[in-house]
Amino acid sequence: MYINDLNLQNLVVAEPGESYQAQNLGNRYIEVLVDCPGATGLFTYRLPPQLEVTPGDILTVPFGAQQLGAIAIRLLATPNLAADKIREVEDVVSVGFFPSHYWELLNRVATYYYTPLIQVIRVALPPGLLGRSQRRIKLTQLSQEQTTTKLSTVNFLSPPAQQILQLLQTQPSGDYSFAYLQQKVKFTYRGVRELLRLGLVESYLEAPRLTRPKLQKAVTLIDVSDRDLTQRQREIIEVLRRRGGELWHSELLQICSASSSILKTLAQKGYIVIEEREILRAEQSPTLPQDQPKTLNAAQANALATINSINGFAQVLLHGITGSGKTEVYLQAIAPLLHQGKSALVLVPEIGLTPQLTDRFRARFGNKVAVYHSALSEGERYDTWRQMLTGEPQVVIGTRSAIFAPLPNLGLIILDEEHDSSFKQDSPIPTYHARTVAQWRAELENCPLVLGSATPSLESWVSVRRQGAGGRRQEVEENSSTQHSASTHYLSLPERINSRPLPPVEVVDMRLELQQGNRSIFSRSLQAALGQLQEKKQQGILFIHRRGHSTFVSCRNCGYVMECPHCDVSLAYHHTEEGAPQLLQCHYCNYVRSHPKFCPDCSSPYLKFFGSGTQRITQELAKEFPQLRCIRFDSDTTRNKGAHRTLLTQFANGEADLLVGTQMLTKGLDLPQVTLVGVVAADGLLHLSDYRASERAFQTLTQVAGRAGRGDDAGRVIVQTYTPEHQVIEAVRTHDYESFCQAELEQRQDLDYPPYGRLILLRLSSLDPLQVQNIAQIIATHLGSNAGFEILGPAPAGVMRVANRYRWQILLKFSPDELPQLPNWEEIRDLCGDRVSLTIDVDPVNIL
DNA sequence: GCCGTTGCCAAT
DNA sequence: TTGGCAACGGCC
Repeated sequence: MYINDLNLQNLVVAEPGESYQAQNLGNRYIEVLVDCPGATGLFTYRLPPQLEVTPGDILTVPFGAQQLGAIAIRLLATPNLAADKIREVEDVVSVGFFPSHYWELLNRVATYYYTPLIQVIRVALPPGLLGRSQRRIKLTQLSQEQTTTKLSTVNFLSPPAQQILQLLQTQPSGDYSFAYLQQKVKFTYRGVRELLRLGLVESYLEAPRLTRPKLQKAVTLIDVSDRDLTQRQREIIEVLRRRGGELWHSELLQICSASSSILKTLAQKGYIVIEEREILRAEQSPTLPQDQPKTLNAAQANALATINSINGFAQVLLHGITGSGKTEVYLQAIAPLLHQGKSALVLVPEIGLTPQLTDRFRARFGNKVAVYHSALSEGERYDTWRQMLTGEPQVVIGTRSAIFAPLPNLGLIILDEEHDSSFKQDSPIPTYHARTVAQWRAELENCPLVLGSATPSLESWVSVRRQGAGGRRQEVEENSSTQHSASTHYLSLPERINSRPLPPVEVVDMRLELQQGNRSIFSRSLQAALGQLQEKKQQGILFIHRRGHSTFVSCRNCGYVMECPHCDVSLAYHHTEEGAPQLLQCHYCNYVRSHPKFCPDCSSPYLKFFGSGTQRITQELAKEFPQLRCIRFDSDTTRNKGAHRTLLTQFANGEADLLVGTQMLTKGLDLPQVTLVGVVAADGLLHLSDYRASERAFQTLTQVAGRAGRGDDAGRVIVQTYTPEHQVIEAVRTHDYESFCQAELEQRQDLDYPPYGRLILLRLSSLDPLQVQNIAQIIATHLGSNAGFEILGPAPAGVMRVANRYRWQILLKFSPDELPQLPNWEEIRDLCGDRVSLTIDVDPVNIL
């Protein structure tokens, strides 16, 4: 492990404010952790006289030729290093961070996920806080003179050097970052060096651009006595007084239609103070009518009572079927905490569902709700993060990385839709699971953790049930027990609110449809249901496994399939608009090419689309049901900021009859008018070669089915499939989570897969196909000498080539109860050399 | 992550 | 001997 040699786990960053007195004792040196992957140790810096630094502060320091972000670890009175080697801290970027248990959390993540601590800190901090200088390349005087006179020089340059020169010359300032050039040109390093040697370009470092508080001038009234005011000045003072004595400078000028000189005069006379204040760049949200707590049904009330009664750490599984009102339980569990001055953290899978969920939270808690996720701008994230540090009681709603939200006084953590795989990070390291980190955090902060889902992950199910009352079913009854550790609770919400029934699920065998002469992608049953939608003034949802138009394009004559030149996958057809060029796109690397008129292999003109994505379905719908108004809802149409909200609002306002979309639809949408849910082809979900395929398929189908019948009108679900006898389909049809769980768990147990075994996946990739394969083999052999874990592989990854990188993997399987003697990762990493990259994925969720 | 050092090889 | 190049390790 990278960090064990330094034993950083034992370092504790002081509570803010604790060690200011240390400054007076002449501790003018500080040891820091620098934000640089190659430098994992501590580095000593001198503190310039004007700078106050406390452990935990975020700094900028000179490091080699660059400037890097760094974390202050501890103060020193005397340096442990020759004085002439020590440089000075450049600046303090942020203070008052890292309470000690938060620091311990970061250390735990680093250890468990085999990641250098600084990389974990990077996940926890908003982007732009740890600044680093940027290497840039610009044209020299010489090259600018030469380009016009001696074009012939260009002929002596190697192709990469020529390309770089051309790029720079097209840019008016003749200046690009090295990273940008690397994206655009191959062999950048060689090309730049060549140009540097010839004196055509120069390389320089640009100081880091840090995200800073946004400041704005504010005016504060400090004196109301009218000693020597003119009429105009008196007016302004009066406006300011009536507005509470404080206004933004620009606002005040606008209200009084005055010029800034009059304010300056007032300031000079000592009536007002003008100063820079921090202004928050907050996401604009519509003002919502205040919402009141709703009456709970018995199961909800029971769940709430249990959660509220918990004192200190406990893990609660809130197993509520779709539409059972989990959100209302969350809201009412949070309300008393805020009054106690504590904060709550709510994690949600993806940003898709946040508009609806955040609206409900905002309607209940107003401006105490902050949203934190990667779709915010750097400035917005920075401000929200700073707002959390203040310690004001608040509710933070966010995605995976928000588990690191720096709330100092945490009273409750909620993971909504806890089964969702987007809580797991695949890459880059740390490959953390927000649920795992949440467990640690709740433990460290000594607060409850609520895991909510209609389809709990098998991990959560087992961990709560194993410690609960022997797995015996006790609906509604609170299932924690005093004889076991009281740290787990199973709470069930077995009924929908207002006693609405779960929608009946009709499974349609598509093989029969075809046999009986229906060649449409919609079964007769689904056709009939779609036909009735408008008539009944109801709305529907169609779920499709894939976005785009078709899953692949193939030649009817020779069977040739259009493939991505950089990845081992077929290209999907994307229809842009009528008359626009037809495009084929790779869903792995985004490669795009035009759709050829003739088969590249046999020149036949019959290149046909196969399979169906969201686009294709909407087109088919337009053909078969021209009167139906559809909205397509997938990552293509929701890419822009606010697009989720816009599309959902349109749908909720009845501007469309049908919502056609992918996985995104499954994530907690609550649309009361929806009565019909159609799954166009369930089979795409069922047959993935992953040990989790069944679990995921069951969860997805149950969740999407749960979108139907949430309002007053009864719902119905139609699932089309070619394998209706599949165990997953059967469980979805009967809404039987528990028997599905049991069957699935038995299979997992037989094969020692999670939750009965633990996995670590080594992902290897390289541009060189032979080298990865060889190194994978070497590593597997090397690992073979160790005992205590099983080695599966090496095997090529499910899609062996992505973006021209060849990918192999090795799976380690071992018992969860005792950690075996795990390999020395440093040694393994050394085996890789620098042409093969290795990611250690601890507890992988995606092993395709 | 950047830069200077090292050690190797081939051209001179 | 020189210069080109990739591999390596320090940076406080």
